Amino acid sequence: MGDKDVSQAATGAPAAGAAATGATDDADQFFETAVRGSVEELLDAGAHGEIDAMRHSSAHVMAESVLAIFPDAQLGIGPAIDDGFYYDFLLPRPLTPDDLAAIEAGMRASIAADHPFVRKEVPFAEGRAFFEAARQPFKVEILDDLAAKAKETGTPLPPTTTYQQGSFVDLCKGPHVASTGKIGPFKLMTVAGAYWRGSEKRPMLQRIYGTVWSTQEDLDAYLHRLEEAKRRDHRRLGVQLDLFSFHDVSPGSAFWHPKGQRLWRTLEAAIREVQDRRGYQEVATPMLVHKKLWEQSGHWANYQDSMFVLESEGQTFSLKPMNCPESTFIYKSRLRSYRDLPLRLSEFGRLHRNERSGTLSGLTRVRHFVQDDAHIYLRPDQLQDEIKELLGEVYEVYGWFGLEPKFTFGTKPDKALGDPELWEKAESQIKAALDSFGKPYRIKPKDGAFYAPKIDIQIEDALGREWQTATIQVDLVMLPERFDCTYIDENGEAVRPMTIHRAIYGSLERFIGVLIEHFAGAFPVWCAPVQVMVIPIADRHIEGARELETLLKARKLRVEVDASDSRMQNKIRLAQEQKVPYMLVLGDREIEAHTVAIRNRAGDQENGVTWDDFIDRLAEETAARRP
RNA sequence: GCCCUCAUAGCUCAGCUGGCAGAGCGCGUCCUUGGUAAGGACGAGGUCAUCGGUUCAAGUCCGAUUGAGGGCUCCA
Repeated sequence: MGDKDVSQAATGAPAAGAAATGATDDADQFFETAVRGSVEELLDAGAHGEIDAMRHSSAHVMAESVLAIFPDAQLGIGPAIDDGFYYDFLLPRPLTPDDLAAIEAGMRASIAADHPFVRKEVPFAEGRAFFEAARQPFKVEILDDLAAKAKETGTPLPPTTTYQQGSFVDLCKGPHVASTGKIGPFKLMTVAGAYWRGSEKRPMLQRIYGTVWSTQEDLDAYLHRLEEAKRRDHRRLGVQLDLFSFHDVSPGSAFWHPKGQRLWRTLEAAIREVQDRRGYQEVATPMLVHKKLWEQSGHWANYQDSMFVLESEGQTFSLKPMNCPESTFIYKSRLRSYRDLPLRLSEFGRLHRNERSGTLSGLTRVRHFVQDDAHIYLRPDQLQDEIKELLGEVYEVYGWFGLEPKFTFGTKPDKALGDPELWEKAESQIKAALDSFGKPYRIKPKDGAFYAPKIDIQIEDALGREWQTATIQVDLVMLPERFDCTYIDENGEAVRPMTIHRAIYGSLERFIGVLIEHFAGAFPVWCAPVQVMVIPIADRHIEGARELETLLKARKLRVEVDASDSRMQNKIRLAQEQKVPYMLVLGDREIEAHTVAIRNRAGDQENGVTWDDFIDRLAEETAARRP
């Protein structure tokens, strides 16, 4: 399946020759991008605007400084990126933090000198000879690729353009700022390994990341944003809020603590309620499956390396990495009539994918996760209505969190399988559904899966970061054809259904990770693991607190009593740190009158509310799932 | 998987050029029984991730392993 971030959200199918689909990278790239590792990409410094020109210029200045310190350094590429720039170098030794400081100092000197950026165009051969003499083999390789490309297309060799500031010359198509002095406040951030041209068969270079901004305020704001992201990091908050932990006995799989599991169950119950209401039927299929299933689906050939495989009695099994093939066994367990469709089979599938060790990260990149998956078998004439229904479902669910879903329609890729006419029909119906749904959407041409046009759903969190979560894929080939699914139509003939794979949260793990960061741990009242902390002022109030606790629990509200011998102030502080929405203080006055003094986590105060009123209000707020 | 960095108490971290294992929070006991973000005293708690090496001596230096973090790559 296409997008990087979709993988654990998406249901899926084998990517026969997936490498050739030219999959795009991040959900936030909605323009056509150069193919990874191509000459275009290497030369495209991303300098599309003034600030990007400055960022790209910063990369040049950094290369100048690195070269001054390491005269033998070989230069890779140095483009502008979101928030800054990087440059890749082949260096004689690993860089240290001291090196970064020295490189920064060199950059400051170059900026203070205010060298102009001088563009120069020379004939190809001369340019190539220059970089050859400068012992810059990566630059020569780029030029040779350009030459090969020109030969292929029959166009004349392009001239070589270079930019020079001070004594430093770099192969570059620009543009740049006028001079080094125009570079704003910057900071070098980190060093990371990066393969030359993204290929693990090529040398590993050292990539230095930097950030640069027009003004000091912008730089400070950016650094502050990073701090804020760190503060909200779900891995940190997961420990602080006692939601989950990771242990080396099962890398990439979360251990859910009681509070995390409570949150999980609340989210699961909520989507289950929606599914029941919208005509889904929940199923459960085995986790351990014979390899012949994956041979039939095509995954064995393409994704065996990503599956956990085990042997028993001479037979080969694997832990399922996805649910969809198994749903076909339920579909085919009896003859289906056109009257039965759409048949919506939902499943909270526990999946295992053997992600490479270096890629694991918190809840967002795991080896074991649960999808709120569903497979909908339907007649082609039902497609438009069903899609529209699903868009509504996404809207409803995301509304519980105050999230505005963004829809992206990925259309037929070049390598698509299946009948082109079928594709065309499916795409026009999806488009009609999107249009009639009435919310804006984006189209990403050729970004569909090779077996299915799809709608990916992104959300933007409180820090403006975009996440891929839900997905809706119209499967024209994989389940219907490979698993030979049919239904009996009005004429008594067996015909192919279409299938929709969809997940609303996507992976529960990942979704919870996103929620933690979006809300900085302060979950909406309806799903907060602890909704109410009852705080007796003195020991003599504990009994009353327990009574109130019982009443709240009777309404299935999530409550705890802080019966420790701490002072009330400390109990409030701890509840506040746990981001508990409501703190109910109980002292003599309250016990006597059966009221509570309510303090919410924003610090607002409301005294003298009766127990019954509070319970009714909380029950209503919970049922409404207000964000 | 690859490159770099990291791993010390439940948590956050200090521990310099090798020389007796530390702090705050949390936890336990006791005192305190309180009115909206930390009351006090005492105490328990560590095979310094694991394995090996150098050394009179290793938390500290070297190597390997495991895990984590930042990237690269991959992602049905």
